[in-house]
Amino acid sequence: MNHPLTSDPSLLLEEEVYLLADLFHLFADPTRLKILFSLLPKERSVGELATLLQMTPSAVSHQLKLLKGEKLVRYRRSGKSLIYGLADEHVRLITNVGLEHIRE
Amino acid sequence: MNHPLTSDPSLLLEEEVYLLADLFHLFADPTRLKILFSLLPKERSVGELATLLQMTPSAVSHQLKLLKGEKLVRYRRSGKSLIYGLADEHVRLITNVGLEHIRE
DNA sequence: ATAACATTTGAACAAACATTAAAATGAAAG
DNA sequence: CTTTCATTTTAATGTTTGTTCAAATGTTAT
Repeated sequence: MNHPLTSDPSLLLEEEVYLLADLFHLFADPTRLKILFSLLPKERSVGELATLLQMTPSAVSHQLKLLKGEKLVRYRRSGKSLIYGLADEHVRLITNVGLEHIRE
Repeated sequence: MNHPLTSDPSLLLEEEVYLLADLFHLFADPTRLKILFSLLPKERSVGELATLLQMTPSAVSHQLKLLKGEKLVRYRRSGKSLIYGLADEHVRLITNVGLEHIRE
């Protein structure tokens, strides 16, 4: 492939549709949204997230792995803990438009 | 419920997390993204979308129903056809940030 | 080294989901 | 009013997905 999706010059490649779907998929789950919103004000360890969101560390880790895969979060080590944080401002931008939409 | 998700003043209600997830879920599928991108430049009937995207009218209709439910698209009748279009600018805003992210 | 702690991984299962095909609406035109 | 055309709906199917549990990995401190 590699042809524009439509006949007009909106410049969207077929491949990008799948990348976009994968990206937005991360925002399409309450758990992952809670994780992302929890990281909005500050960095947190996996354990902190688990406690805060009332989930098992395993479940949090599984979701963080997905978020990491799409480069929405990054992490660094501090002692025994891994501290996760948002990778860039895109999470804030996307969720802000989303909130604007649902709040109408 | 109805309490803030976190202890800080980021003002996100538990209920909104589910509304947001439902909203972003619409952007998390290649088919729906293609429909949305097809409607970006101009309105189109169900049949036009089906032809353009190589899908059955039924499949298109199923997805339009979901998009309609979250008020991302609106429609009007023209003869025997129903012409669908984007409801507001949120689709453009959200997909633009998404594209920015995947294009890095 | 070994023990304790934090996180990750893998397998398994139930719930959610997109597509299809066929039947059913519903509006418009004759 | 009847036929035709466009769209919607219903039911069924195969796939994807979030969570759990148990085991494994990797790090720190004794």
